[in-house]
Amino acid sequence: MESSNTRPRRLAATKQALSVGDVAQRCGVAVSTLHFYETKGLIHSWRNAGNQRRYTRDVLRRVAVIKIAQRTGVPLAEIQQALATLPDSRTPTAADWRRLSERWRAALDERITQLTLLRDQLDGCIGCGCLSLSQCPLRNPGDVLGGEGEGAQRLGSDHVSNGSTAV
Amino acid sequence: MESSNTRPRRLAATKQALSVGDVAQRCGVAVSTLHFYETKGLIHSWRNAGNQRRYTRDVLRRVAVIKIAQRTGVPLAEIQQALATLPDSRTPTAADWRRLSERWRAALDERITQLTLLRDQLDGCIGCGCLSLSQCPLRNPGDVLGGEGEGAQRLGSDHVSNGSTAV
DNA sequence: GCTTTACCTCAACCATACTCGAGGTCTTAC
DNA sequence: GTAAGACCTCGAGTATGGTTGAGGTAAAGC
Repeated sequence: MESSNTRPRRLAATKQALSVGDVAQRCGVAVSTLHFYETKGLIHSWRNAGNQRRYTRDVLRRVAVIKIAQRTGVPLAEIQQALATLPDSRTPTAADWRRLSERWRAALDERITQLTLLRDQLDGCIGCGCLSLSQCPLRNPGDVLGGEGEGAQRLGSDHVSNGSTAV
Repeated sequence: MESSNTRPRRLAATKQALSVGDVAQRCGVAVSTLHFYETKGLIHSWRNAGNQRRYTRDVLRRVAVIKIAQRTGVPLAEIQQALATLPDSRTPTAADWRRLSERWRAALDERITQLTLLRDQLDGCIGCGCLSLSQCPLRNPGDVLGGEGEGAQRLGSDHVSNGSTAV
């Protein structure tokens, strides 16, 4: 743990600028996580005279969005891509954020659809015995394989992304 | 790639026993993956006189089940736990497999529920501005936090498991 | 002014889930 | 019998998403 104090913090210096500790506390993430996000280009900061990171309040929403996107299963690299489309010059508007959410919403829909399909197939198939043969939809998702030799092939190799991976 | 030949294989030796290559081809996984699963206790083999792995046909269903469980987001360690409850002494029955699927079905339901909830909240919240305040359900899932200082805390730290992780 | 707390960098480490390569052995086909 | 191909072990490497610790500096509180 890098700093686990719980008393309310005063804002660093200028009232407007947030220190890394401020951001960590308000967002509920570790300081090391913010450093990490910065190395990945997910958030940005400038330095004060003493080389300490300072953030605008925008970063709070950014981190919130990062965490939400992660919950939907989006990997950090993709979140970074999306965040990179936000304007540097001005504070992002509600419309900017909505654009991101629509993008992830579609991916989330897809994941939900896939999982639901899997659930239905699981109910029908896993205990029934068809798993042992090539026509089972669970073992042969998408019905891609013809008759290659005997037996089933090609179990889903859809890598669930995870770390926060998982389908 | 450890062996990418595509011609149909004859069964190794005794007709009943499968070699690691047989299993890899029939399951659509790499030989190295089977070695890896064995180190994790997910599958088992015995050795022939020349120290090569031999498998019963049960392993085909085991691997199929492993792959399906992974698609539902279950980490290997948990799959191993579940598979360990299967009887060693006899070939697992349909009822044995059904028991496993019921267990994972519940987890899958939960994941679908969570993602659906997230989707609904995403629609309502991300673009609206409430993300910046503490009452947003997306930022404060479960409504756990009272009024701790100012600002929001505790973004979801539900680590989506995965490798094939991800919620 | 002095002490405590926060912050800095950089390298190493953790977990998950595998893959790859080296160096050597076994089996199978001809 | 011999050569090709399959198999063996073990260690290292890949990718994701961080966490931990060492060694040192800055800022804040009294």
